[in-house]
Amino acid sequence: MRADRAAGTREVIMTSAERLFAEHGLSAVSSRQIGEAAGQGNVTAVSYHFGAKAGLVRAIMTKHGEEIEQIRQQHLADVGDSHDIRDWVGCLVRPVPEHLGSLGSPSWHARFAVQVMTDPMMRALVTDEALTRKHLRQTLDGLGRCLDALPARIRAERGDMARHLITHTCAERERALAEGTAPLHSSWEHTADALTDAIVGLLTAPVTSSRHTLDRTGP
Amino acid sequence: MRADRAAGTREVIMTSAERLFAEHGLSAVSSRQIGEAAGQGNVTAVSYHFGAKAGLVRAIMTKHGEEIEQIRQQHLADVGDSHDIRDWVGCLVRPVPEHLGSLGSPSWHARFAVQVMTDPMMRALVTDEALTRKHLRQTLDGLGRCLDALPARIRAERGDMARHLITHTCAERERALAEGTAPLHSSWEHTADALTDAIVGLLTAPVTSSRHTLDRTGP
DNA sequence: TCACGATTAAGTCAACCGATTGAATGAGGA
DNA sequence: TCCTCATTCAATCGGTTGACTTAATCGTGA
Repeated sequence: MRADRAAGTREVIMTSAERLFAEHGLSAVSSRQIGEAAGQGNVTAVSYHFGAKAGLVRAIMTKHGEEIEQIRQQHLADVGDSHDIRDWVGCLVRPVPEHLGSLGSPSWHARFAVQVMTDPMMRALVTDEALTRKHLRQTLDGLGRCLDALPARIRAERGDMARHLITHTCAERERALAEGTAPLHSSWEHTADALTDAIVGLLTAPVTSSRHTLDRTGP
Repeated sequence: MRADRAAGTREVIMTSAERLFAEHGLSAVSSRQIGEAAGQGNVTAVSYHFGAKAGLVRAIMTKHGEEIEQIRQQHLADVGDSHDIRDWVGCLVRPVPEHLGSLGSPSWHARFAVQVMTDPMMRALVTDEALTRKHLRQTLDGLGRCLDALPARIRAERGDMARHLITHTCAERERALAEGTAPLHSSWEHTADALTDAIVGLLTAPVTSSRHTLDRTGP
């Protein structure tokens, strides 16, 4: 039962921290504030359970990352060996808003994730870990197979763009939901659809060879 | 000459601050550090010239915003009353990487702008100001005219997506340039082309009416 | 039963923060 | 010339932070 108590405390700390981080940014929130918000009169709670702020951030991201991976596994099974890029984009996109929807309202994770991805220090920790996720890699492989006509460099660029789009669009939707300024019909399902449409359009857009490049190599 | 001295000091402070903010995030950098990095042995420099950190951030954003607006004015004149969406997207996109290119290397503004846009506090200050820019509004109007077939809500959503895409893609390109990990052919002109292609694709993507929505309103 | 060890609480410490104050500097106008 | 005042510098204040140390709490296994 000692383990239960510790696990409960870890859980409370992670929840409080996620909210505070989402509201104020990573470096604007001290370990003390987190411990206090988590009901731990102690100032060393975060340090004791997570080592430091970085460990806490990593733990939160890992927890959600695993849940998202689980949802993605379902979508992967549904997609099978489809050659329709829309299926694969859905496999990439939908697990995120679906997970956020499962958190109830208000949720904080999307905004928290943006803070993490934007922090010059934490950024590396998370992007590394994301690429170790098996189902995500399978999804990216399947996506790449639908885009083999695209030059590798363009494909990589647009992949990054899609990643940014998912992260920040979900965060803004979450913020709108929390502030009550979201349109009535706004829902996570709609967000998933809108993102899928947009990213399919983005990835399949024709590549125009630039006037600038031609000018520069010209006579 | 007193004005010159003050203007010079303001300039040095803004440059140092932009770099520090881009490297470490807004709330991770204290006014003291900025003053010190700007060669002002004094801890009061930022407070004296800009009131507080928010004033400093606003001053930096305004300075670059005006320069970007000036470039956009040129593009607006070139575009005229075109009905090609690609022209209007270029008018929206190109001023940003062109301005960043004019700053030389390494530049810090794109990464700084990301930090500002993701700070829960500063965010509002900047987005408000951006919408007061005349040429930006004209660009958005022209863009809207090319997309009148699109439902207003979808148009707004995709506009936000385009904004995120520009901001974060430029920041990542800037980071790659600074770290020397950028592909050889990488240049700001290429970034402008890649962004324009992607955003045109994103904005003109077909809207699929979702299965989810239909299910929910069904029998 | 009882000592052990994991967990939580409480207190301390130097370092740093933003803000304020007052003095030193030096260019510009009377 | 000499006063004025924008600018810079130096010192100080209360408050906060992260790291550290010590003590209290309380399941758990011997």
